[in-house]
This record gives sequence, structure tokens and C-alpha cells, in this order.
Amino acid sequence: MTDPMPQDAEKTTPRDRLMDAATRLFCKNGINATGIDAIVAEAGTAKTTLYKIFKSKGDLVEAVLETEGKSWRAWFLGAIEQPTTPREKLDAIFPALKKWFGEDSYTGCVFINAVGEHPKDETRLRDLTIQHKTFVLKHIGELAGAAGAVRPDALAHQIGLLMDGAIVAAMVTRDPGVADAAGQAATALLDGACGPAKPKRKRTVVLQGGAAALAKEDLSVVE
Amino acid sequence: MTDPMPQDAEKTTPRDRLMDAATRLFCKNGINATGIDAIVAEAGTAKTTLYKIFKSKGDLVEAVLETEGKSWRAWFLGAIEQPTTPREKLDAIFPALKKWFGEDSYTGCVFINAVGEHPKDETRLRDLTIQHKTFVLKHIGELAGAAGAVRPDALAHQIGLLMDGAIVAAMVTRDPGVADAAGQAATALLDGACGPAKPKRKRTVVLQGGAAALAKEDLSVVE
DNA sequence: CGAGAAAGATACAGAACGGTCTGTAGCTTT
DNA sequence: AAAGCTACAGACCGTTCTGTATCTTTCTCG
Repeated sequence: MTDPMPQDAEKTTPRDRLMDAATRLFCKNGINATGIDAIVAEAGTAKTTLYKIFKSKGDLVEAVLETEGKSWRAWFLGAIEQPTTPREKLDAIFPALKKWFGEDSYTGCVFINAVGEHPKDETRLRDLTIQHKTFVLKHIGELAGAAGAVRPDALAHQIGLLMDGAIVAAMVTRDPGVADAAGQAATALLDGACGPAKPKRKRTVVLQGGAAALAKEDLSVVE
Repeated sequence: MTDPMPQDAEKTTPRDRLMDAATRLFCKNGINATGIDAIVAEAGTAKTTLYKIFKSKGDLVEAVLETEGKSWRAWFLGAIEQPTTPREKLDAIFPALKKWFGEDSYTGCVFINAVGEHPKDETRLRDLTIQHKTFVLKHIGELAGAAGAVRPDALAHQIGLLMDGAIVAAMVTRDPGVADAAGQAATALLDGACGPAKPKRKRTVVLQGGAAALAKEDLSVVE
């Protein structure tokens, strides 16, 4: 059967526009500070359209977090997969973050901000955030293991804390340079756990394919 | 002159009650999610009383941040000043944070959360946050210098990032154990910058009085 | 006691909130 | 041409928001 779908062109769906507008406004102004009217105005859709697609504002928030999380993970993994060795990939983390921090549209981590501005006994947003962070940490932990770290998961946990700290500090200070400070700390931790990087003398670290294959696997967070 | 103040007893002023209620509700539920009515109900005051004391909700928010910041700094400096040597004080940072994280009322850093839930082009809240963090980092930097760190300010910056990361991660996960991971990372960084702590063999580090005197100085953040 | 300030209670104003409703324009499909 | 679907437009619902105005109570202190 021939597909009657009208090709592609710039046929953006209302859903995409709503998600895009909501993401932008939630990040820039905060979730609670963003009204439905502002979202539909930015998206150029009707309010009815929004409520035909999403059950409620909370439903839209969750959809934004999931999509934004998946998008961020794809960008992040892509940004650190270009080097060849696991150690070099790990060393690419904070330069990548620095680039992110330098964007005009940088507004910190939408997960962290969402948890911070909602009631602390709320579990749904925290669970989504934990899934997001766990996915990233798992990948870093596997890289750390492949790089020969003595306690890969502990090292990944520490790097994750440095990442979160840098993300928050960059949001507050608007200074991408915090990524350098975090990167130097990470390098010191990595040197301690794996031995120095030896940037010129190539010290080949075997990559058994586990971490490399994982880089291309599904970015969804399974429950 | 005899003080005509009616002793003490539980004579709480409306201002104190309002500040207390606002602090608790802002931290627990978020600033934008907390209405004036909820604050006056929790404080047991009239709405008119609030607006007689504070010009606006934003004014109340700033007052809460300043008071809460001063209180936190006093607690934090007190929690790490009990050890004698600078290095031991630095090693006390993350155990202190762990105790904080374990409190039922722990809700993360109100400064970070406030910045996250407000428009990102807002400068006032970010400035208050930077002042707060700068004060803490300056103290840590002086301790690091007294402990013989090669680049005390850089080390303090890195420790600050670990602190922020731990604060955020503890808010999300509700697991005080993140302080242990952060503390291990800090210990590794400190060992690298100052040499190992040598916990038993006392390696006396001279303290020229600068950092010790500072511990008792004004906790206010000067503009 | 009695004057006056402080703070409570309450109602209100005007705007904004999340969310629903009615109606219609524009496009396929048949 | 008729029918149907999607999405936009915008009024509207009840609620909640920040902030104010008015009145009463309570307490202090001379």
C-alpha cells in the first residue's frame, strides 16, 4: 500500500510545537511560573488542542521531562563517544558540559529544577530524575570499568556529583568555567583510580565491546 | 537602665512567625507553589500583618533567603570548626552535610531551588546565591591554604562543586549516603593537594590565626 | 482607668491560574 | 457535494493568586 502521508516538509504537529514551547518556557521561567496560556501562545495552538493531547499540566510536565531527558542523554553520549579509549571518553565529559553551559539558552538541569520547585514528598518527579541520572551513571560506570578503575561504580558516583555540582553552579553563576574546575577534579579522581591518563604515550586499553555497544543502545529509561 | 522587656517566655513576634512559616513552606513546597494565605495560616498572623512588615512576596522571599543563608552559614562553620587542624576541619565538611541530609526536614538548598524556579534572566536571586556560596568557599579556601594546599582556591572551588552536587543528589534521592561518596572524592582531592591526612601521626600544621579568627567573624555577606 | 499602638479578622478587588465549553475554518476522504 | 476530522479561536467556569481596605480586639503603658 502506498503511504498517503503528505511527504514531510515543515509539517510540524501541534504536539511537537506544544512540547517545544513547554520545554523552552519551563526551562527559562520555571514550571510553576509558566501558565498554560503562555504555552499555547508560544506554540501557536489552541488550549483545547493541548488538553486533547495531554490530560493535565502535570501530564505535560512529565512528557517534557521524558523527552528532554532522552534528548539530553543522546546528546551527552554522543558528545563523549568520539574519543576511542574509555579514559579519553571520560575526559571528554566536562569539556562537553562546558560547551553546554556556554549556550545562551542554558538554564541548568530541568529535572533538578523541577524537583526543587515541587513539594518534596512528591515521588513521581524524583523517580524520573533518578532514572535519568542512573542511566547516565551506569554508562559512566561502565566506561570507568573499561578504563581500569578499581571501583568503577564509586568513581562514577563521584563524577556524577561533580557533574551535578557543575550544572547547578553554572546555572547560578552563568560561568561555563566551572566545568574546568569540575574537570580538573574529575581528572584527579580518574588518575587516582585508573592511573594517569598518559595523553601522548598511547596506553591502549582493551574495550571488550560492552561499553562501545552500549553507546548505541536504546536511550529510553526502562522502569 | 532596667530593661522593661517582659523577660522572654514564648513571646514570638509576628515577624518571626512569618519568617519561620515562609521558610518552612518555601523549602517544603517551593516558592511559587506557596501562597500568601498558606503562609499567614501557618504563621497564625493576619495577612495585613505580613504586608505591614514586608512590601511584597518577593521582599519576603529575599528576607527568607538572607536569614536562612546566615543561619546555614553559622551552622556549617560551627559544624566544621570543632576539629583542631585545618585539614581535620575540611574532613569534617561531608560528615556534617550527611547529618543535614538525614534530617526529615531536609529539602535541599533553598538558594539553588529558588534560582531554579525563577526566570533565568533574574539577577537578584542569583546574586544572593553567589554571595552565599562565595562566603562559604572563601572560608574553605582559607582552610585549604592553612592545610598547605598547593592551589587553595582551586581546591575550595572543587570541594564546593562536590558540596553542591551532594546537596542536589540528596534532595533527589533522599539518601544521606551521597555525602559519603562526595566525602571520599574530597579526601582524594585533599590528599592530592595537601598530602595524605595521616590521621594518627599528628602532622601539626601551623594555623596563623587567620582562619581561626575568621570562624568567629560576622556571618553576614557584605555587598 | 483610658489612650493609643499593634495585630487580629474579614471582606474585597483585580488578575491569573488550570481546565472546559461552544463554535468554526480548512482540509481530506468518499 | 456531503461528510468527517483536525485544529484554532475565544469566551467562560470555578478557584486561587497577590495585595488592600476596614473594622474589631487586645495589649501596653502612662
